[in-house]
Amino acid sequence: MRKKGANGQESRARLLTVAANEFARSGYHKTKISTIVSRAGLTQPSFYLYFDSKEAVFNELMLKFRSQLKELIADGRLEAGISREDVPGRITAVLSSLFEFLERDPDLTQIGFFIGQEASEVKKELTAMIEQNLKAEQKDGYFQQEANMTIIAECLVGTLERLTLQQLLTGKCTPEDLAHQVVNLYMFGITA
Amino acid sequence: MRKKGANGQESRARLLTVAANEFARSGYHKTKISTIVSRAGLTQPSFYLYFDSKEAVFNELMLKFRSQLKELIADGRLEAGISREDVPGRITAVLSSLFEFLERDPDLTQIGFFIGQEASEVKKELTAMIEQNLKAEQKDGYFQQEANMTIIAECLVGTLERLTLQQLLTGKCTPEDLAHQVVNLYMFGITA
Amino acid sequence: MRKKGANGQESRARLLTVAANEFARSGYHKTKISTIVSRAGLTQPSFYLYFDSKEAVFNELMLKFRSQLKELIADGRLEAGISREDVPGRITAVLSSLFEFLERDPDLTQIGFFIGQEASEVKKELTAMIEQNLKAEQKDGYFQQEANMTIIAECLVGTLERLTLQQLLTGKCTPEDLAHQVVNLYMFGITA
Amino acid sequence: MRKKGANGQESRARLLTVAANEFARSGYHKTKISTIVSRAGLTQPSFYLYFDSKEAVFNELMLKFRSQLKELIADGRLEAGISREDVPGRITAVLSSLFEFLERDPDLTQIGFFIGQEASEVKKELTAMIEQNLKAEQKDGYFQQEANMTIIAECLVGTLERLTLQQLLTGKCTPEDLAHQVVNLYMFGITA
DNA sequence: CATGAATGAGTATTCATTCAT
DNA sequence: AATGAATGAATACTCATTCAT
Repeated sequence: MRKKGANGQESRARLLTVAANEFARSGYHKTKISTIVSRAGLTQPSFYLYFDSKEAVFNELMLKFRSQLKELIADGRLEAGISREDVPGRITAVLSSLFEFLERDPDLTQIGFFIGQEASEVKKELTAMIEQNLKAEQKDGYFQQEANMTIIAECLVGTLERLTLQQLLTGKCTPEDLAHQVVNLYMFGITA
Repeated sequence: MRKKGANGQESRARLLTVAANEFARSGYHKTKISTIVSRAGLTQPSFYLYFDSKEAVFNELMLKFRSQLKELIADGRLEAGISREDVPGRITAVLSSLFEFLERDPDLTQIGFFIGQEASEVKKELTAMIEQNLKAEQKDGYFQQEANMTIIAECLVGTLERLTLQQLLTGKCTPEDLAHQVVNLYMFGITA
Repeated sequence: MRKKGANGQESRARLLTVAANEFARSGYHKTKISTIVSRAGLTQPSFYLYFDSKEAVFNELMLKFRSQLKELIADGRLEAGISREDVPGRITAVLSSLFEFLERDPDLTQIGFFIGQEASEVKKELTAMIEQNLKAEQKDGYFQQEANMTIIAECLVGTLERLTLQQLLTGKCTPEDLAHQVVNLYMFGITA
Repeated sequence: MRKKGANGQESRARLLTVAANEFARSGYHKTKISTIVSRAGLTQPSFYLYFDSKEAVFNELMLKFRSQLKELIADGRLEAGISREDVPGRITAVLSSLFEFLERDPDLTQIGFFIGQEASEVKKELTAMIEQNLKAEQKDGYFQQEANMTIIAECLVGTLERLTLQQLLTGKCTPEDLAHQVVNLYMFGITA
C-alpha cells in the first residue's frame, strides 16, 4: 500500500539487478542485504518476499549466468567437415560471440566467472566443453596431433578469463578484437 | 598447563602456517580466528600476542608472497643478446622456476593469486613485468613486430593462473612440463 | 513474540532512560550494553537499531545535558541596572532555577557533571559563564572591586557541584534553600 | 638476573609512581597494567610480584593519600581560645598547608580526590572534619550562630576541590594565595 | 629478581532473518 | 505488496592474571 504503482515483478527485478551489482562489486560476503534493499528502495522484509535468502539470490544469479552460457556454447559447436582455411574464422566467430555474451551483463559475468565457489565449476565446465571441441578438431587434423588439448583448453580458459576482466569489461577492447588476437596467438604463436 | 618447550617464534610460525591454510581453503571472511588458534593448539589471546589483527596476518602472508615473487622475477629477467635459438629454452627456464615457486607453498600461492583484493594487484604487476620482458625481446626481433604484447602478457598471466590452479597445485603436471607446453603454445601455436 | 504495541520511539526513549541511569550509577566503562538492553526489555541488536555505539548514546545524553544547561544559563543572565538591594534576590532566583534544573533529571546531572571527560568541559564552560556575569555585576559596583572573579567563579562552581551531589540529589535540601544559603555565604560570609 | 642492580624495593617504587601517574591521567579503567609495567621497564608478571592486583595498587595509593591527609588534618585542628582577630590567620594557615599538601604529589591528589568511588568517601570525611572544626569555632562565637555549618562545610570542600583542580594543580595560584582568597570569601563575602 | 608465553572471561558490534501489521 | 520493529547467533578483540623457568 506504500508505493502506489507497486508491482511485485518489478520490485523483484530491481532487487535482482541491485544484488548482481553489489555481488559483482563487493563479493558475496561483503554484500549486505541491507544495502541491496536500500538501493532498491525497499525494506528488508520485502527482500524475503521474493527470495528465500541471500544465498538464494546469489544462486539465482549464478544459475542465470550458467544457463545462458550453456545455451551459447551449445549453439556454437563447431561442425566438422569445414575446410581447413575456414577453421580460424569459425573459431574466431565462436570466441567473438562468447566475448559478446560476457560483455552484455558485466555484473553477471563478474559473478559467474569470479565470485563464489561455483565460479570455479563454471570454468571447469567451460574448459571441458572447449576441450571436447578442440579434440574433435584435432581428430579432424586441423591441429597438431601431439598437442595436449587438456592443457590447451585450460590455457585458453585462463586467457579468456583474464582478457574478459582486464580488456573486455574495462572497455579497452571489443569482443571481435579480442577474439582475433586470441585465435592468432593460439593458432600461430608469436615467434617472428 | 602450558606447553613445556613453549617457544614464541614457533607458536607464531604455527599460527602463520595454519592461517595461510585457512585463508587458502576458506577465503578471508570465512576464516575465523577461533579456528586458526584452535588448530594451532592455542587460545584466542595468544593470536593477538603475535599479530595485531586478522587483517594483519593476512597482510603479512600477502606481503610474503609478493616479496618472494618480486625477488624471483627480478632475478629471472631475460638478458638480451642471446641467440635466437636459445630464446625458447631461456623462457622455458624462467617459467619453470616461476611454476616451481608457485608450487612450493600452495597455500601462499592461493592467497597471493586468488584471495583478497590485493591478488588483483599482484597479477597486474606480474602482467606489467611480463609485458616489459616481452617487449624487450620483441624489440630484439625474437617475436613478431605486430604482436600486441599488452594483450599477450594478459593472456599469458591468465594461462599461468589457470594452469597453476588446475594442473600445478593439483599435482597433475610438473613445473617443467607446464613451462614447456606454455612456451610451445605461445611461440608456435597449435596449427597442424 | 514481539511486543504488541512495539513502538520505535518508545523503545528508543526507554533505552535512553535506562542508559542514563546505568551511566549515572556505574560510570561509562562499567556500563554494559547487555545490561541496558536487558533492563529495557530488548536484545542487543535493537540497541544498534537506535544508536550507533555505546559512545554515541553517552554523547547524546551529554549533549542533552549541555544544551539544556546552556539554554537555562542563556535565559538567566542578570540584567544590569537593577537596584542594589535586588541583587541578592536576583542571584538567588538564578541559582534556584539552576538547582531546580539539576534536580529534575538526576541521572543526566550525574552524567553531565561527574561522568566522562566532557564533564570537565561542562564545568569549565559554566565557570566561564558565571565569571562573565560576576564581572559585569562587579563593574556595576555590586561587588568589591578587588575581588578576583575568576577565582570566585571557580569557588562557586565547586560549591554548586558539591551541594548538588550531596544535598540536592540526596533530597536533603530544596533548590530554594540551597540557593539562599549559597547567596548568603558568598555575599556576606560567615563572620559573626 | 636480567637487570644487574635490580632492586626489589626500587622496582616496587617505580611501579607505584608510574601507576599513580597512569591512574591520575587516565582513570582507573583506562589504566592498563601493560602500560604501567612497560613504563616502569618491567614485565607483567613482575607487577604481580609486588602487588596482588590492579585494584590492590590503586587501593594502596588511595590509602597513602588518605592517611597522609588524615595526619595533616589531625595536626591542624584549630585550638579554641585564640583571640577573635587571629581566627582568619589561623584558618588561612590551615588551608594553606592543606593546599601545600595537595600540591606536593599531584598524581596522588588526583587519585584521592577525583578517581574511583573512594574519592567520594574521602571528601565526605574531609567534610565531616571541617564541619566539626567550624562548629567548634561557631560555638566559640567566631561565626554567626545561625550559619548552617553542615552546608558551609560542604561548600568549602567543593571550593577546595575545584580550586585544587583548576588553580593549584595547573600552577596558576600558590597555596597561600588560594588560602587567603578562600578565607576572605568565606568570612566576609564579596558584597561591596 | 625477573620474564617469555599463555589464557579465562568478558564485551561491543554485525548481519541475515522473522513476526505482526 | 510492503514495512516497522525486533532478534539469534556469531565473531573480533581486550585485559587482568598466571605458570614454568
